[in-house]
Amino acid sequence: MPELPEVESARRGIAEQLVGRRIIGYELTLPKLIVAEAGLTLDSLVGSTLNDTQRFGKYLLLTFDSLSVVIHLKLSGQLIARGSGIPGFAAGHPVPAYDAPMPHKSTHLRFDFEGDAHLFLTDIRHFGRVWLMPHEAVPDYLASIKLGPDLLAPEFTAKLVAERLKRRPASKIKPALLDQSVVAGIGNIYADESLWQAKLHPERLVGSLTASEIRRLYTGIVTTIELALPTGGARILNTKAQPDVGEFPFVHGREGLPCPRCGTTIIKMRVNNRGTYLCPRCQRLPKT
DNA sequence: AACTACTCCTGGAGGC
DNA sequence: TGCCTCCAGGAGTAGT
Repeated sequence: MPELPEVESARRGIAEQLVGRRIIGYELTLPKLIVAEAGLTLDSLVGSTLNDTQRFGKYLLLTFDSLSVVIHLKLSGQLIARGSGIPGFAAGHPVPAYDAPMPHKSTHLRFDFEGDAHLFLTDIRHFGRVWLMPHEAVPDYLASIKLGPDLLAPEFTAKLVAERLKRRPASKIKPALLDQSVVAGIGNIYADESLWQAKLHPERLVGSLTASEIRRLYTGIVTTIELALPTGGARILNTKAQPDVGEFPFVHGREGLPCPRCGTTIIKMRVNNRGTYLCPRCQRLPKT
């Protein structure tokens, strides 16, 4: 679930509260979380100061004196900072709750920073990864993951979206949006939200989209990300809760509830094996 | 080459 | 209550 807004929220929290601090200790309880070439371990970070944070799509890069650390939260990763020396923050997957006691049983890594500040990485499904690498290895690593343009980059324009989508003309639009080499940062929730904003059916073929539909899609993506950023991202909806109509996210997780735009009942279907929510009236598939 | 299906993993929800 | 099944979802990889 952590998509660009959640990762960006984590990055901002780290930038504001942890950059400039030195790591004085750590605890790792899930060894496979760490991916590193032989000889590189978290021990190399102890005594090292965090100097910078960057984000590339859903990847987070933390630059320390000694090493570069790349974090991907995948499906269920969460970053929470606590301690008497900082206000604290929470970002990423909402389980466990952001105010749950830390460490949680699924907390796999804790960094201790000087001045009583702690960063907890919790991941109930164990899919997240933390890569350790020397600074000089970062450019090659970033090149190897082949990310398309970032949604928050200044060059992210309707024209660029049209160009990038041309890479997958025979694909359905939703899987194309989820392809990080087309554009970087969209996941399952915001793909549904962007398509709802643009009034496009997720199974429309990319090659069938008109120029004006692609402009609508671009606007839908930008609108969705701008809605998500201030709150630090979407909340996975509890199916028992009956969220208010008009509350973000508008369609994802809202099967059986009215479309906030037209009142038609939101349906759920599977598109390329991903749970997909849409308004069957706003997002009609043209007759073929 | 381009697209799709499967895999990693666990907790929570729902059925009986 | 408790066991069982299903589902969530990013991205690498295997298959068509």
